[in-house]
Amino acid sequence: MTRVMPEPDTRTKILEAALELFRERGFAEATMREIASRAGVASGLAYYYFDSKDAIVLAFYQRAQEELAAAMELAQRGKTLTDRLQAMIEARLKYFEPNRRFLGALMAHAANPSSPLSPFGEPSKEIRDREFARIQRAIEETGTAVPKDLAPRVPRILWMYQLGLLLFWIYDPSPKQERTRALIDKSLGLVITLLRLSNVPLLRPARRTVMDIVEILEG
Amino acid sequence: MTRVMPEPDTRTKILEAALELFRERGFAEATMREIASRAGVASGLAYYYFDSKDAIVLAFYQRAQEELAAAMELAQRGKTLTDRLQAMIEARLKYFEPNRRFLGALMAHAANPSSPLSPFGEPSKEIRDREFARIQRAIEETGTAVPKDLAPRVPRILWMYQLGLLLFWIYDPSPKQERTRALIDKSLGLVITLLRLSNVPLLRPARRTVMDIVEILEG
DNA sequence: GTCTATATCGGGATAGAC
DNA sequence: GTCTATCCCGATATAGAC
Repeated sequence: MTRVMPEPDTRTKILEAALELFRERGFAEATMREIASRAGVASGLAYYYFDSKDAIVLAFYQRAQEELAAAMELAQRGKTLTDRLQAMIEARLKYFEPNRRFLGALMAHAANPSSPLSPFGEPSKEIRDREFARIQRAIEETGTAVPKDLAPRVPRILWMYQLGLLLFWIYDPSPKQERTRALIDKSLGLVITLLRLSNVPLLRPARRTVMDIVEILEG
Repeated sequence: MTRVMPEPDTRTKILEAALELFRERGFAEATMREIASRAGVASGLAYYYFDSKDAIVLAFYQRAQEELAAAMELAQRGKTLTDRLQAMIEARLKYFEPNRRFLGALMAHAANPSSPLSPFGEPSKEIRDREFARIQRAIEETGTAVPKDLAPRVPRILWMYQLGLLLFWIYDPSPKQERTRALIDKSLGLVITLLRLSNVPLLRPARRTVMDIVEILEG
């Protein structure tokens, strides 16, 4: 029953050492020299595998997507759209939990869309598209009724919503991030309600406007 | 008619030199040595007046508030709440226009609530409170009807809305930031519409939820 | 208190030898 | 792919002129 761990390659060793140090002392405080040293390699070598310190975080972010894929698949078993969205959000928070604190440092760069760390930028486009597709699938499989004209925008809207929650969670100072939990509870219901209400005649003009706005946001 | 410019003090000279360089080559690329050199002082002196490169940006941010106060006062002449909000937003964008590009670098740190540059943090509380008050005054003076229970939250909601627009503008890649203009046009109407609609019986539950959410966001 | 000059350090990033 | 040496820059510290 003893599983033989395969020797991790150098790149992975460096990545892991970096994450350890980020957790222990924060992103800014961890130095590349330390990272290399803990990985047992020369400091220059870290730059052979990663273009920059930021790039290490990007690699972590990308690996996270792969490792999260399974949990996301599980989330697709929910009956309602609400169930699925909630499961997706919870899965993400649970996965990032050990690194929550240093994710804050990450967000500093993420605000800039031209940064490789930005969720809106070109480098993360693939990841983003997969997330859109996942949400789209959840909408279809749960048979959620969405106004036809609004339909193409909805995945992006919900994706932005999820991103907002993640951002709030990262900086949530409350114990065990309970405020984030409350926020999810309250807001998820509201979002779904609004989605359903968007067919009501009274809200038609507002809905059109929302569509225009999302279109502008998309560029 | 020749106006004699008073010789700017050293601190101002350094601040101005820094802003020039930030504009020309970006925040990260401008070095403290260069800043000091352009200001015609020894590099050490820059650190005598500013604790760090970041601190220069903070000083700029604070000066901006003072210089913007007059324009904000002018915005209070609008008849409707929409007029006033629009004027406030436009005034801010116009003022920051020359420095728009390097404001991006600023936002990088602003994302972190514990940073002195964060609009949510303690150091900027005074500025923030003045902005709340300004919005509150605009609501009252224009006689805008707001549901009683929602009323205390509205200034903060509108403040967040303005902040979102500013953020979008900073990173707006469209020529002359025309997308931001379109976004303002569309969204401002929507926000005001929703505010008015919030009295409609159908939307009562949604309104309660929104209130709960804003309460959570406020902490 | 204001300013220059200079030395030093720590850390991200790069070049080039092997 | 790996290492060593080096560069650049932000930041700190200090000594001293005015």
